[in-house]
Amino acid sequence: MRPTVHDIAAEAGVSLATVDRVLNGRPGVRRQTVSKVESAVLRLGYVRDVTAANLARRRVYPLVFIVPGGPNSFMQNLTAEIAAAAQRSTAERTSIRIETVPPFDPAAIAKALDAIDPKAVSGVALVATDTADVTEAVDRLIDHGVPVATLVSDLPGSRRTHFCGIDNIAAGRTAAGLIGRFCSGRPGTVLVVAGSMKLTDHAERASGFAAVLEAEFPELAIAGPVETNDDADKVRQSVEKALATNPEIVGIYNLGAGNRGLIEALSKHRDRKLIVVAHEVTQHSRQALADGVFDALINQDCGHEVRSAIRVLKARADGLDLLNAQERIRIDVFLKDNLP
Amino acid sequence: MRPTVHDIAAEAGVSLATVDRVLNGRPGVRRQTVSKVESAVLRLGYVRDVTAANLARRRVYPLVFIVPGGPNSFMQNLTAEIAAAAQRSTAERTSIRIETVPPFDPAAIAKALDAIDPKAVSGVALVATDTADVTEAVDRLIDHGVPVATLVSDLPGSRRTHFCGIDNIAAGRTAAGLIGRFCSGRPGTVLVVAGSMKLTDHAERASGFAAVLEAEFPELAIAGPVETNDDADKVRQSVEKALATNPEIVGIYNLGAGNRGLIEALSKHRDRKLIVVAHEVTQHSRQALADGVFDALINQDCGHEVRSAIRVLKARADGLDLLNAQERIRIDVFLKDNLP
DNA sequence: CAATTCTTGAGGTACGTAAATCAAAAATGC
DNA sequence: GCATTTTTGATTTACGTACCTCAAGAATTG
Repeated sequence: MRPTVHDIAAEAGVSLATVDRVLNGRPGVRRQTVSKVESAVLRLGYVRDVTAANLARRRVYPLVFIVPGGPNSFMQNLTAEIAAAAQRSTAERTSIRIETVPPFDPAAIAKALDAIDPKAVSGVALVATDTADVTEAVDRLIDHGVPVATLVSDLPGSRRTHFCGIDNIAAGRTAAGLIGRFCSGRPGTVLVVAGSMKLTDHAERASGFAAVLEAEFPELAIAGPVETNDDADKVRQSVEKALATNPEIVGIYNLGAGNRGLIEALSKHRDRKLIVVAHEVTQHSRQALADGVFDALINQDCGHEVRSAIRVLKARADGLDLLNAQERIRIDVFLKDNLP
Repeated sequence: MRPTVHDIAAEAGVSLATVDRVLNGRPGVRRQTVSKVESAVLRLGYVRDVTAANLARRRVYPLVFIVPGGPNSFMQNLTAEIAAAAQRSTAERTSIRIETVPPFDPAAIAKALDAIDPKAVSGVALVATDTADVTEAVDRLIDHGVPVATLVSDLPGSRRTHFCGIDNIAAGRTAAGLIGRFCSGRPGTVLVVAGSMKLTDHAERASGFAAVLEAEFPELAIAGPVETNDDADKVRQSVEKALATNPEIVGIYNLGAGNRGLIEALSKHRDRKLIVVAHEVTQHSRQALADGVFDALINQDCGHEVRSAIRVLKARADGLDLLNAQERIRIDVFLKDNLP
């Protein structure tokens, strides 16, 4: 049987109340006594029963999720997953508030972060833009003791607790490997389409992509990245323009959203046999893959990301460490053949 | 606040003891009273607090994992993950026993299953061979009320509770898509190497692979599958023989283990520019991918599989339903460019 | 050395559920 | 209508921890 607080008290030769004071960092215990208890904890290998503790504490974890609104299917999907997690909130002792902010609006994110009462919340998750105001607002929350997780797109300059998302450099490298091999030696140019290089995930994908393409496929040049703010119309226009003016283009890597626009642009150029790799399985992109318009899709499971964020924030709120392997978000690679 | 048993008692106009009898299926309650309680549960939306219940019950979950021994790196890795989970057992209220059986020995698996005392165990996970004796032994356990999860390789003819593993048909299809595209139109034959077609995972990969290759890449024929019992030496011999006698071979799909043997065989044929896809990232296969000997690796995260099995078995032991999306085991596709 | 502050012990209640006991009430059989 | 069985209620203890109060003891200050 695992040891309890009672065993610790007996082992340390102190009372239950003292053990409690030490374990919960309450004041009024001498240094000596603290170390007596701590060594008893080590000797017996005591670990607090978190479920019992939470029961006694009537612990709930109020969490805030800050996500961009707008027509982006992926973000809508993400929001739906957060809402689904909120539905399960009773069983998980969480109470989740979703805050939607305008897309590509760093000031709005910073404002939403600053509006959070650190005392009323046990964790915050956000889809960040990599800008100074957001970074500072995140660090302010961290300073107030609130764990903050970045979701989907990281904030490397900040002191955020954890990043819940895929390895975007690896994603870009994967895209390059696939496009490079699918082009099978044919020389030409690959057009890179991005939402915004202010998004860390987009910037990382672009850099991973460029690194592999340069190193492994010197016959392929890169055009872009063109920035579209994840707007489907802008994606369509950019791609149409590039295809019209640059006959060298043999492939396209859309590392951002707006696949609908990409598909529309491609519909007029089916004869060019372009190799196309994009991100995220949505209604449109799935169809494009099935139709052979896209050659591969790189996907992240936002349900997993949301659940991971919740686990991470809860663990950090309790000061526990987590099982890193479990929190690694995997990259799905879909070809038309293995679409689920 | 979520309702408690006390609220149910008040709502139904019965005592706490009666509520307890109903909720835990204890006898001595009239039909009428049962339904009074049940409707109160529905009205208030009561859900049992599992953590409190487990605390009160002093519940532990004794689990048995049956895995094949032998030199197979993947299985060793799997065993290590189970052992790691066993280390965390106190926090998860599990008590895990690992039982190693000789590889490719259905009778040994069946014997291990039959040796399990259904009353002393709350769940069993096993890496199954798809044979009648194992299927029957699994069904016997199910009949005794013990949840059984298949790990890595499924047992479709049985009444097993859950399969914790990847979609192996999709894995085979992915391999075919990659090999087909990487061959870029060049006609020839793809050699398929398997461990044993008695393993459902191997059989499913082979069938998924064949389906896509036939439908999408008619220029590629299939040789095999040759069965090697996952023995590296046998893999080496089979591949060497095939390469020596069949000049048409342009690609190899090793859907089983024994990558070391495959690598040895390939080392003598680096000039043939074969497209090679294999399964599982291990020390050897990772090196082969980095060296360009392999072109892609399809991987399953056995840590995730083990953790999923534990969640599933615990949930079933408590009669809870689980979050299916969370239990989907993803397929990792690794190129040399995105090796973690 | 007295007054004060700091430290510790003892004990209780609570969280939501499980499980048990025993007595009282209700239903049933004859 | 009485004896018998079945059903129900009331109450208690427990799980492991948190958190509170009160009093007593120890250490520190002037």
